[in-house]
Amino acid sequence: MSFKKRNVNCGQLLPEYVGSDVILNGWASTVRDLGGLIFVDIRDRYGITQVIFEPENNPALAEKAKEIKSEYVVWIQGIVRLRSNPNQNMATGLIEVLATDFGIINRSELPPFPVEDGIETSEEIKLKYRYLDLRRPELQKKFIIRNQLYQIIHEYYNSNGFLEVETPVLMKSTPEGARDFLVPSRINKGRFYALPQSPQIFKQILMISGFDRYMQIVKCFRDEDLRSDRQPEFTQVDVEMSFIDMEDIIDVTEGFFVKVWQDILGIDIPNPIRRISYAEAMSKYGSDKPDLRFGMEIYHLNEGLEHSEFKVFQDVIASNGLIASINIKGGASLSRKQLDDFTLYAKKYGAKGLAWMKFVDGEINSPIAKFLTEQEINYIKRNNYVAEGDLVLISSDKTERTLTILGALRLEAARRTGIMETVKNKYEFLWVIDFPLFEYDDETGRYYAMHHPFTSPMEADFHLLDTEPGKVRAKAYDIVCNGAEIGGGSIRIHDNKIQQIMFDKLGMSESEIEDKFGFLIKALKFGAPPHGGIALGLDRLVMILSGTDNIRDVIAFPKTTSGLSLMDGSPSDVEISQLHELGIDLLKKND
RNA sequence: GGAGUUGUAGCUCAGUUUGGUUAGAGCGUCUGCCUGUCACGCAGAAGGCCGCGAGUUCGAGUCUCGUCAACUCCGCCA
Repeated sequence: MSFKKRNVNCGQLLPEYVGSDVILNGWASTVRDLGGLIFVDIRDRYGITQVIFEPENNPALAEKAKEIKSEYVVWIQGIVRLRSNPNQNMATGLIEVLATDFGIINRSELPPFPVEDGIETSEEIKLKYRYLDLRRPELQKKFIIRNQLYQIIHEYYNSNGFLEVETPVLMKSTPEGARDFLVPSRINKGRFYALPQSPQIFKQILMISGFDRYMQIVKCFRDEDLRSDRQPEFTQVDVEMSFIDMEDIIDVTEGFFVKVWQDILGIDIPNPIRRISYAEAMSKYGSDKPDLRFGMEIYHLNEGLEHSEFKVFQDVIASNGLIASINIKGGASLSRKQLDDFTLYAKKYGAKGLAWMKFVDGEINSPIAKFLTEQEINYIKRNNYVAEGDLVLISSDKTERTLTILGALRLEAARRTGIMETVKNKYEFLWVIDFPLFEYDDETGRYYAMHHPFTSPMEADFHLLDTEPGKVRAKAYDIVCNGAEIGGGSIRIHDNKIQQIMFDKLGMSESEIEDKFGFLIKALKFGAPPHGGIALGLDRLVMILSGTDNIRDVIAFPKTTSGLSLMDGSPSDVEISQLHELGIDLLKKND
């Protein structure tokens, strides 16, 4: 099928083109046939241009134009002229193209759903016909932002002396942390590669090789359950630097975010970005990635309630737990049903119950008021800065759980009361620092590396390694924006002796270490510079920049919540012969 | 692994609480009319395995059980 190639796109025609003879290529967006006079909007990724067919000008052409239907691919030749009725709502709204010739390049099947901007269909259909969904300008905008971001990343890191190096996608499986995706080896039957959860080990090795400053925009893979902000394959901006300390990484990263927000959104973000410790984040916001666009801090109440007659509080105090609260300003107007919903929500995070206190007309309305003394109630009011009309939610449990519950309720309350809506155009960055090096797992009764086992402990806490490993802080840092973790990193251990101590503490045997990380341990013995780095979540960054709360909007071909790609039908069955070739056909025997 | 929400026309949804004649609307599609629209308008028509499978019942879109899928969340995500 021959067509006349465009000499302009659908977004560029402005009044200065009036009189030009132009050719447009694109999709017919809408066709408005007024009975003779026909308007056709032609769309491509650059914009929409109105084409007009006039019978008095060319009756045969106008008659033929009736064949054009929505989503047909066409070429149109015509003369640019000013519109008699301009449309101020579109960039090209001052002009129109009077058609002198056209051709239908491709007729479209009936689209299974309207692809016009602003019309949302079910996720299932959008993903099955992803190519149609991606025709929507609204979605294309997000990929234009994503592309802008790629350019800034390369420009910024390149100008700061970073080398981009590609690391392997087929690598050794290291079953610590997330589940690996495995790839069978045909040449070495019965053995498997893994897809990288991150290029962590390779970038450390590049430092040992003397690359000094490395970066890569890299796909990472984790075989874990999906969420609205989690896909099994996602993209990181991976960075590593030598002969540096934490401040250098933070500096470089802050410079990056300043530039991104300036270039893409035209917003100056504070530099330096504020920092809070992990302990403070947990204590005040019940989260290691607090959303600081609004207040609603958590208030600790043990002190004033330690002699309470209330059995629930007594038990928590006795077991060294925590009683704490948040104050939902003006929340007293919430209905009993809405309060029950909060309780239900809290239970998802392991709460056994949730106490509430409404303060209306100078009175207290609360199921637990009868168990508390006036003094205790005043204590709660004072510590929550209660004003008339407020609602205080009190949780009491093991310290960590109380904080997690209130942290979750804080966010939920912000969503339900509309606070979240009022802050949606704000950007609050922060560094969370002073992470614990280890976290204790009750189930297995041992310590695990909170970040990963190559994270350096703080020198100041070395002496606690043997006595109180739980209190050792790591040289690790996360960067958080609006309650989303958009990056994290650490200073690595470059001293093999300390690395050995770490493995000891993690209860890993000599052979286990050798088997899993032997090559890194060996490499560290050949002169490792002090080094560290960070990995930034590119998809989540695009989400924030483009104002969506779903990661599927910023990945061209995403998977469903159950890990399926509805468009191409993966994962799919394969031929027995393929399995045989790979030496894994035993798995298929029972089919 | 667990919980919740949803599944009815090509698309978005109503109808399910309280089972009952021929399952509705808007958009889209098709036909006709229409020369300044821009989500054009007007008139008409076609279009349904009520996700799938069992069950209860004289009778199921509606009730029960199972199952599949999408979404959201908990667990999980060093």
